Amino acid sequence: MVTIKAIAARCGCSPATVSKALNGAPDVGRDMVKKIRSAAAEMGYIPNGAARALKTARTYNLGLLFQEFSHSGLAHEFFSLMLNGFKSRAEELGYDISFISSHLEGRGFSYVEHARYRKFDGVAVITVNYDDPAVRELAESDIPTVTVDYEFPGRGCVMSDNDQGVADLVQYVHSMGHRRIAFIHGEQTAVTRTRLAAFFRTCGQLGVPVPKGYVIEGVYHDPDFAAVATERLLNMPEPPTCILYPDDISYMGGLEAAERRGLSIPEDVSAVGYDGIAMSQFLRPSLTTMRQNAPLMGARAAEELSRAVTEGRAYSPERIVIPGVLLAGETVKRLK
Amino acid sequence: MVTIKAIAARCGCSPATVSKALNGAPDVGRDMVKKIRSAAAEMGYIPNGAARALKTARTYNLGLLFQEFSHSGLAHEFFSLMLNGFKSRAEELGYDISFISSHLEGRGFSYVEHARYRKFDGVAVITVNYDDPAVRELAESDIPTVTVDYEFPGRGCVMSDNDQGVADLVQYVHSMGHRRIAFIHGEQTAVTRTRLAAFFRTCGQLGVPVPKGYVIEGVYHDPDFAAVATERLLNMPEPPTCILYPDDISYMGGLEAAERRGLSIPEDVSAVGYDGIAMSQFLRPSLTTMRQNAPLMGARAAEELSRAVTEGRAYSPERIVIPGVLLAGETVKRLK
DNA sequence: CTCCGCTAAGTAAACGTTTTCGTAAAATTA
DNA sequence: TAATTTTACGAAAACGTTTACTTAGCGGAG
Repeated sequence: MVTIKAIAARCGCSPATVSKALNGAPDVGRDMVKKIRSAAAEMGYIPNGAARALKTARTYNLGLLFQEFSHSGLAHEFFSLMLNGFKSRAEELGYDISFISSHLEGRGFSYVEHARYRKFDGVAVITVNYDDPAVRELAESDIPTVTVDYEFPGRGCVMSDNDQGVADLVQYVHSMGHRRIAFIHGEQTAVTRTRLAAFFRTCGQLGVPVPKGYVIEGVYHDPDFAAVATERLLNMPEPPTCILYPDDISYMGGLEAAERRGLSIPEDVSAVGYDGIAMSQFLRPSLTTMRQNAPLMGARAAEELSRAVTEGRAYSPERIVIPGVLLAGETVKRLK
Repeated sequence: MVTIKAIAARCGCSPATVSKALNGAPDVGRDMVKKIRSAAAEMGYIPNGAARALKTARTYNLGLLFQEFSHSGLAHEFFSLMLNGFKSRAEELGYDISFISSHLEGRGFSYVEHARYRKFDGVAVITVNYDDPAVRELAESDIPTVTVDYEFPGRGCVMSDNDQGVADLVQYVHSMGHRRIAFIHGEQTAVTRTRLAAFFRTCGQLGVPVPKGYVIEGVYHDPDFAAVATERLLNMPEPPTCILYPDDISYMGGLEAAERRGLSIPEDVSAVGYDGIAMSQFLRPSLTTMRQNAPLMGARAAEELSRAVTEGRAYSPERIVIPGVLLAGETVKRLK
């Protein structure tokens, strides 16, 4: 392996000078710099990241805690896109990204311990499970941290505008003439709570009543559950004319349930999803849904984290809210 | 930060002994080990990965070259699932994983340079673009490498059984009575070539002629292109009774095109996809397709790479082939 | 002619580990 | 008892950088 020392020998100078030349320090002569730079290039010098990290306590490596979303893991398009956005932007900013796990080298490590072991410059937490003590411990440590869709006091975060998203959806459905609107929502998480609140508030503002049984607690990304819940809604004496699903995948279960009982969407019952995954627009009828701007969320998270890292003590955390966009498909019928 | 030296001071022994005790070296006394271990735990000692890496030239860090698949990036379910499988298994085996990019700390780095800088123990290459010289350079370097869906001489690899996959699909379609089978395939890649060969071979074996124009070179994951290609096929004087699409997403474009001209699937024309993404089974009609076992592919890649890393010179590369499973949906009509 | 300040370089310590080699004491053997 | 092996530990170098501090040389100011 070619080291700084080898270059020094070749150039007849000291390792210190080589280091300085390579890092653009001001106190080394013009021609010496040139000589060293070209020698380094010729010899195929590649700095040793470990040595650098050891000495400088900077790694240019960002940790990413990417926790499984129930069963679907990384496969959920929303998370994949976010990861992609984060990765691209972080790389542009000069950082590597590594996943944080809880086992390393055999030993069982907590997330924070892992992050310290690797000396990550900062950490991004992208998960739904903010109640996990291990996650909290990480987010509340002294390591620069950015979270997505959850806010920790004094830390930066990127939020999808779930509040506005649900409000827009409800308003749209209302504007199409619907007055009996049901809401199947996902497990209790911060996101879910925000959406629920927005649902009730908007219905209230519009004067739309929310009958008992119209709001059902479900589970994200589970078409089977959505099917069951849909059954329940359609069996009511006064069934809803439109059902809001927790996400686009769940909608598929609802669709199935409706068709099983001979109803079709949107003629007999309307429906809307959430997320706006690519597939939603290829369906027939195409799905009315709220597209979350996942790539942008990831990118902004990377930027905020980079800021947290470089600004150090001077860093003042920001709460970044990313709006979604309503994709008006064909699953909501206009009622006269 | 609590170091080995601090523990040594506390335990009245030398740093060497602490290191040995913590790493389970045989030459340190029972009680000394106990004393050191508990001191380390109490003081919240966390080893310094950089120092370790510097000294031992092992990082327990695996590089992952995950190149964008055309526009869809990580968002493609097949790749996401594979990544997920790789990540999980690699973590179980005690490795961290980091993405390899081509810019780091500002400087423009090639993939190999990047891998060397980070001193990855090994590298997994998951991409489609094996013609990229930078990718080849990495795969042909002296760093332990495993590739997916492409084989480099003398290196381990994990292949999806595209040959058998296409053969199964064609045989199935044939068994349903189809004799006019068209094939829209993706861009020229190793995978595509394998699939093409399997298509021609199987048709030959079954005595199914492949008329001029029945095989169309297209593009992966582009429903619009698939729609155009479908038009072209359906406009032929003797149109196919069944169309094979390069993937499930492309199928959606074909479906659209068929419906636009008043044809329905499978009544008027049959279709099959490839990949078996989750959504394919929620569609109505549900899609007949070949499910690739992406999670397993990822996991096996991790295992093979781990083997390459730990066995060193003794490592003998394996070519691992993962079969897919045919999902017989409703998009292929039985012809009498 | 002396002193000062500047530039361009070098010296050496330090970052936190691991590991080779050495050695003193204890245990074993003859 | 003397010789030998075993056991438990320590000293110190090394991994490849960075960086604070020195220093040699040189030009210019007083």
